[in-house]
Amino acid sequence: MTDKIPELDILFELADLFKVFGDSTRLRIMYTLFDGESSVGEIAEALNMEQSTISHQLRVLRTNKLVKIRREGKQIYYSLDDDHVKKIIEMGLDHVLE
Amino acid sequence: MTDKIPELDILFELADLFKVFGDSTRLRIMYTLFDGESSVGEIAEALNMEQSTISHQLRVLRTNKLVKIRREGKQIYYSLDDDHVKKIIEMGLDHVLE
DNA sequence: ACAACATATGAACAGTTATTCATATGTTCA
DNA sequence: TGAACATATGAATAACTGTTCATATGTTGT
Repeated sequence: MTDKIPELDILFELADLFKVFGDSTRLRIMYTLFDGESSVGEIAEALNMEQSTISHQLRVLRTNKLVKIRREGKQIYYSLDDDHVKKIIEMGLDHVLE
Repeated sequence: MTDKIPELDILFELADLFKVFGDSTRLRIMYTLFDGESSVGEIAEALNMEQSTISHQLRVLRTNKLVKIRREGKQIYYSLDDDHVKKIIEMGLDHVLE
C-alpha cells in the first residue's frame, strides 16, 4: 500500500546477506580468496580447519552468490563471484579500524 | 609471527560487526533512523513491535557504536552514530538489488 | 571395474540469539 | 511524595546455526 512496504522484503534479504558475512570462518574463506582462486583442500589447509567445515561454508557462500566455482579434474576451485564482496568487507574494515 | 596473524583478530571483530547487521529487526531500526532521530516508542510503533524488543536491539546497536542517544525528558532519542552505517547498508543494498 | 583422491552431504550436538513477559529504573509534573 | 509515563533489564523459551563425524558422490588413472 504505502511505498515503504516493498522495502521490507528487501531489508529481510539484506539481513540474510549480512548474516553470511557475520561468521569468521566464512570471512576468512572470502579473505583467502582475495588473492585469487583456491581449491577446497587448499582453503582447509590454509585455515587449518576440517575439509567438511569448509565445504559446508562454501556452500553457504555459493548459495548467496558470493563465490563461484571452476572444476579442474578432481579439484574444485572457488573464487569470489562479485566485486561487491571485496567492497563490503573493506567497508566493514573501515569501520572496525576507525 | 607472519604478518597475517594480526589480521585474524580483526576478521573476528569484523564478523561481529556484520552479525549486528544480520538481523532484520536491527536493520529496520537503522533504516528508520536514516530519516533522523527517533525515540524508542516511535520506533516500536513504526515497526509495530514490542517496546522491549526494540529496547533490547537498540542496546546491541549502541554497544557496537552504531547508534547514539540523546535524552530529552522522559524520552530517549536514538540516531545513527556513524556515516559508515549508512554506507555499509547501501553497499549491501547494491548487491541485493543487482 | 577398481583404487585413490577430492569434495559434498546428512544427522546430531552444542552453543548462540531474538523475542516475550514481568518487573525495575528513571523522569516529569502536581 | 506519588502517579503516570518512557525506557531498560533479567529470565525463560524457542528457533537457528556452525562444527564434527560418518558416509556418499564424483573424478582420474590403471
